[in-house]
Amino acid sequence: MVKTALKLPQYQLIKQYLKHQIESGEWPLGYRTPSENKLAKQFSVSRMTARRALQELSDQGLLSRTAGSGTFVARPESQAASFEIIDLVARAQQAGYYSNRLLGIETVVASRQMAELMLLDSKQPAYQLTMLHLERNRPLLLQQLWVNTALAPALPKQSFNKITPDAYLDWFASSTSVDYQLMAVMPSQAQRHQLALQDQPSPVCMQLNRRCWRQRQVVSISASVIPAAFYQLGHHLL
Amino acid sequence: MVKTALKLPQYQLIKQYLKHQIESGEWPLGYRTPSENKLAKQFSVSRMTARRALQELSDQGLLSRTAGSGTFVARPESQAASFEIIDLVARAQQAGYYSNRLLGIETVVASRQMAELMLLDSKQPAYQLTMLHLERNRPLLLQQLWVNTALAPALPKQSFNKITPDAYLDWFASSTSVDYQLMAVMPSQAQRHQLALQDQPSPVCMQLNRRCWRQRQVVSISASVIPAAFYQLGHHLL
DNA sequence: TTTATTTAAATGTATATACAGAATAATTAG
DNA sequence: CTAATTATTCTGTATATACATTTAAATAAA
Repeated sequence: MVKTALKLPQYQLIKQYLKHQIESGEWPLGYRTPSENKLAKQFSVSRMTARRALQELSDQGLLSRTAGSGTFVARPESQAASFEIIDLVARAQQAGYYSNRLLGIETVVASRQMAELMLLDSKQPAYQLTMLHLERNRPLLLQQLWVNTALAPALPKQSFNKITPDAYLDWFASSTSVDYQLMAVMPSQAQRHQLALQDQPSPVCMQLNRRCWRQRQVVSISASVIPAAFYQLGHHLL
Repeated sequence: MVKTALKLPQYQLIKQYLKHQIESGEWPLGYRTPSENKLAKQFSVSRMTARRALQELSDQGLLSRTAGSGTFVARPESQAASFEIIDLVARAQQAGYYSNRLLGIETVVASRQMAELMLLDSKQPAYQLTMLHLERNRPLLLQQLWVNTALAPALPKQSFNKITPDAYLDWFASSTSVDYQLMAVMPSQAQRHQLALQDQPSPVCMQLNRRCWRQRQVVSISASVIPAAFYQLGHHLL
């Protein structure tokens, strides 16, 4: 049986054309593209269809549009100039070689700095969890987690053999927005020990901080220390 | 004179409404939003206008749509789960405290690995530049740059007092796409010396690799080593 | 020549309509 | 009761049209 040719929408065809002109260098940076009306005539479609192609490439950052003036080829930086955050735990779980060890769980009075970050009143308690995540029984990352007691009071009663604290919180008090911060750090002696990095030539780590919000409240704050070898952002290269 | 109230487009109003329902938690994750037709009636607009609001929030990652089924509130991760790459040099230049020192420039035969990355034939030469970028006369980052001789033959004749090699290349052979890679590294003894990190408690660095393409050719490869203190991705926090 | 004014072109917003395709709900036949 | 069919709902694509707003170019007035 012959494979039926999938019918591509017309605005996709126009997008392909525009994209090719840009990526081939035919239209250099700052080049003024045909207007909506001209594109419409050129491809025998309505103006709104041609507009959609231009608009989507503009949203994507390849083009830049200004009313009255026209549409222009934009700087290419904006395309690839961002990194997606990788969830190593989720990836390990998907691969099926995931396990974890709960190294500690206690109710602590938040420090002044931590209380500020979690928008807690001073002297208010928080659950503090220390968790080691493993892949193929080798340490993957060391996570320190502070949880708002008011939003997940039953957390200490939970067992985290199969489900992670993060997954539990996501189910119990799913966040409406998330802050991230990423930096390079040198792990402490204790962290190096827990991550089995003593014999490694370079114990350098990435630290990924995360703050989960639910409406105007902070659900949790997480600080994960990850050996540099396991965490590189971006594609292929070196 | 009284400030005239700026007229907000109707699709923006609907977007605000939808956004509020999501961010306030009124509509939890997975909640099915009103359909295009229902929203249109609710706000007394055409279906296409209501559609635009839903579509843009979907593109933004707040909503998820499937034909035949409906529109649903999506996981919030996708919103903030990416980092914009920061250009420290551009930032320093803008602040007006930028300077640099060209530590070395030579024509070398690319190593096997480098030739592969730059898509060069073996034994083909490349310009290799080593450059220290400074802010307020203090080392900001150490950059190693390899440039395709075929695409910028006059590069060695250029002086880089005011203009950086990157800016020169951008002007001379502006790239059509860019690859990035980011990781944590421990700088070598020599790099530590050049970056004045000997007396720092933690000499940990970020390394940002970049490959610039022009059509199907590689213009340049850059490897920048940046002291961790100067390079944190994300917002506020810790 | 310089400065206003007008005009044209381009994008932005909005509507009404039509039909296709996908997913689900309701109905019907076995 | 189960399975197949039908109908409905909802999103996706596409057109034609209208008018608003912004920008730039052409024209007219000083």
